[in-house]
Amino acid sequence: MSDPGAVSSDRSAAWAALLRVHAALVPRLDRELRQAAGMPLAWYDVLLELHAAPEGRLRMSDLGERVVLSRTRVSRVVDELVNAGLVLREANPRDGRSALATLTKAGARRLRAAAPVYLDGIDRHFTQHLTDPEQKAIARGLNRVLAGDPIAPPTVRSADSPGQRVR
Amino acid sequence: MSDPGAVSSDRSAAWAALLRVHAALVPRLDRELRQAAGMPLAWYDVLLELHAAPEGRLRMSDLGERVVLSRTRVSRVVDELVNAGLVLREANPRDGRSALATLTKAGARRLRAAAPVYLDGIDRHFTQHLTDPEQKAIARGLNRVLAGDPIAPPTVRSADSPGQRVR
DNA sequence: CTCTCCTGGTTGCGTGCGCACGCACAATAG
DNA sequence: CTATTGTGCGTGCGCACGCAACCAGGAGAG
Repeated sequence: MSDPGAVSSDRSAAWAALLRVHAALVPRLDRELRQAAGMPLAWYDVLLELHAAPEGRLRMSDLGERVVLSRTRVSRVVDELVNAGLVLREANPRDGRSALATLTKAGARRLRAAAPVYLDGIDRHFTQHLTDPEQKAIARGLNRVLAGDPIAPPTVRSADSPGQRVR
Repeated sequence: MSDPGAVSSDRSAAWAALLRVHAALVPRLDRELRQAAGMPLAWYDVLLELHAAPEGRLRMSDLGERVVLSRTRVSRVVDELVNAGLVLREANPRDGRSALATLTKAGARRLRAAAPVYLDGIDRHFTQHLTDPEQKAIARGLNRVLAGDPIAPPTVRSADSPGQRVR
């Protein structure tokens, strides 16, 4: 058990690579986006989710769930966006507690201007270096990780072993 | 060009999944590591690289390059580790400018205690949800992204490939 | 030896971020 | 109606992080 190799197995090779790619690319993409589109990545993310929502409108909590930011952070980012005229903060007529964030025309325009910058960046720095099957594998696999599902069961074998089936 | 779909292409599906997985797992693994091993992820990362280095010794800059942290941050993390007795900060006899961080016995012990916690966490939250080929694809693909190489070069044609050589 | 340029490291400072808390409103019970 | 519990948001605070400025030591030219 004093095997030195125990601390650095390549079981974690994929995870290590993910960490490094994230660390390398996120700051770069953020910079490019700020410079070329004048908005930080957090703004883009929020605008994008609002754009995808029906009527460009979403409750704060729902926004927080979809976006990569914490709900707390969302509150502040929406502040900034309201201040920049890209989003409207409205009261929810159905529920006095909740607040609705709505994409403005200007917000949609800014998003549309920023999108090619971001997508191009992703292409140049990320997608371009991957083969098509790799992209599929990454997207499928990571989405399964997100869902917390075990490896694709060929037949639906439901939860009969709730314990950790490690290894 | 004003196609609304342009803002949300699935060209970026793999990238989006990567972002979400990172956002979901890093805090979780960090928490688990803090709770079970009493150290933040940054510590683990530094200890791991030192352990992998010859004699458990590394210059600050070299450490900064291997680790996911900036050199600035490394300096401070090493401070903390020295303070905790897990690392020694020594002068380099060959070069008065550089400082060497060296893993202590206690540091190696702490690392060995923490390793199973971290590796298990990666298994449970990440690897377990991926098939073997997916893991390989992710590791290989992402490492190619890191290297900034274009897709699988059949022949070793290095620097003067006609593709868009960004930067 | 001295002057100048380069390289390695640390530190002051601003920023981004999430947690813990508190307020306001909704929902339900009595 | 009032009382109690739950839910949705916003804010005070502290932490982690990186940039830019700074300081110290080496390398080479003269």
